Amino acid sequence: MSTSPKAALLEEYALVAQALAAPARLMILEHLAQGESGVDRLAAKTGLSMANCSQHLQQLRRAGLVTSRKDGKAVIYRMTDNRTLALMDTLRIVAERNLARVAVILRDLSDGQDMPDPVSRAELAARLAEGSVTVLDMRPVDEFASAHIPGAVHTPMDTLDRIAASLDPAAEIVAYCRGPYCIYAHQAVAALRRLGLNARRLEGGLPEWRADGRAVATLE
Amino acid sequence: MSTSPKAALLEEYALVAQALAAPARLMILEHLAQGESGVDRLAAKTGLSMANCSQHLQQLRRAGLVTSRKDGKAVIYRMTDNRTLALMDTLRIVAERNLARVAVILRDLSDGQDMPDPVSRAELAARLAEGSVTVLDMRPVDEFASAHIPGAVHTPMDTLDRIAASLDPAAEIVAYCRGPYCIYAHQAVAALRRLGLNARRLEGGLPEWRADGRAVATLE
DNA sequence: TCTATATTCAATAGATCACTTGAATGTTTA
DNA sequence: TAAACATTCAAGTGATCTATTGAATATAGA
Repeated sequence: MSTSPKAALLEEYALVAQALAAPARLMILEHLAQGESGVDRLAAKTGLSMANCSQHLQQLRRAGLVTSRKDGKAVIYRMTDNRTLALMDTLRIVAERNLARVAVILRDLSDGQDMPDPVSRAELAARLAEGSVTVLDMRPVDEFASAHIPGAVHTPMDTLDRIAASLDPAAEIVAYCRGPYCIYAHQAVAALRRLGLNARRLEGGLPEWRADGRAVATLE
Repeated sequence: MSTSPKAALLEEYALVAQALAAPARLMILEHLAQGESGVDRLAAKTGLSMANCSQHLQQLRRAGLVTSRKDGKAVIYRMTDNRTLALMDTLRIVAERNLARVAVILRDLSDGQDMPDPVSRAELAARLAEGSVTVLDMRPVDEFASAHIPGAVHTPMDTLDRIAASLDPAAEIVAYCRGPYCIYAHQAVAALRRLGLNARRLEGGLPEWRADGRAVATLE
């Protein structure tokens, strides 16, 4: 006599939630959303030790959120599908709307300035088509190289001031980064607006852009 | 020097996921989706002890998924909003698509029979309007009494055989229960189809029906 | 075959979690 | 004011989780 089917189902659902219930694993998922990756690269990106990162990845795999394949001596992990992206996004939305602490952190990120609503991906696509917008990609160079929004200017945080100086004050600027869990775009927009520039944040990041089926460019 | 804003945000998101990461709390949320409720009723419905249930509820409140108010000597808890419903539904969908064990449990529930796709709520509403469908509500009597789909026949599991005998074999039958986490409708449809009746399951349950803004009836 | 590399396993310590028990709090009713 | 009630708090136990360490496995290339 095993457990009831109801209890068994709830345990499985809880297992999936459990997989999302550690900051380290959310971080890993954010990076996997950029594209598949081996363990050591993920460990380096997230700052976790190899063994720890490997164990988190196995927990994510047990919950069905990622899958893996072997490639030579490397094991390449990838997100199972972008339903996981939807799950993470709903998680974020619930946290933002229901937890005062989250609202405070987000407000602090913009240094008390009023921030305009983010630009939808559809709107950005339309503006790009008519060439009426400057797009800034705030991610590290390797992520920019592997995929970015066509025409985007690579602007890692440490180059922001320099690039900001070269921007036309009248231009409309849209900044994006890894996605809704990434704060680079928030910080960039806050900094640019403090300089008097007309900057807004893209809704979502590159993974969401790609999930919409929109074109991306790569370097080389 | 506190933690970085990024880490702080991830911790908050993880806190929300954490709240969903225990079967007991998912069970509580399923009941709260039916409507607000005091601690002792929830404890009775879920089979948890009062103290344990109270502690789970406080954890859900810390994660922003439920809110509470005092009513006399009772504390009434309710879901904060139906974004939580969306979160739970995405959780279930990811589990169903990615975890083989979940698929097995669901298949066992239907006893190996091929089950038809569930009926969408819009389709049921249309059929109801033209009177061409029999709707069965599989939930306990108190939940049926507090809200049900207008015209639904109250059919708790222990009365299913008796009521099935009275149904026209040519009739189209739709069964529903608490929602996607509840298995009564699955079991009922499997039993009815084994008897040769033309039964299907409603997509979602009463909370989803109500979240769509559709009318519900109450007893007395 | 030997060696270097990428990843996983196994064992462990400390932290956190779920649940129980019994006492404490606050509210209504007698 | 006292008694009854609904809920929460506090403390304790066993189980589970996270991260660390060092060893084990598997593969590629010399």
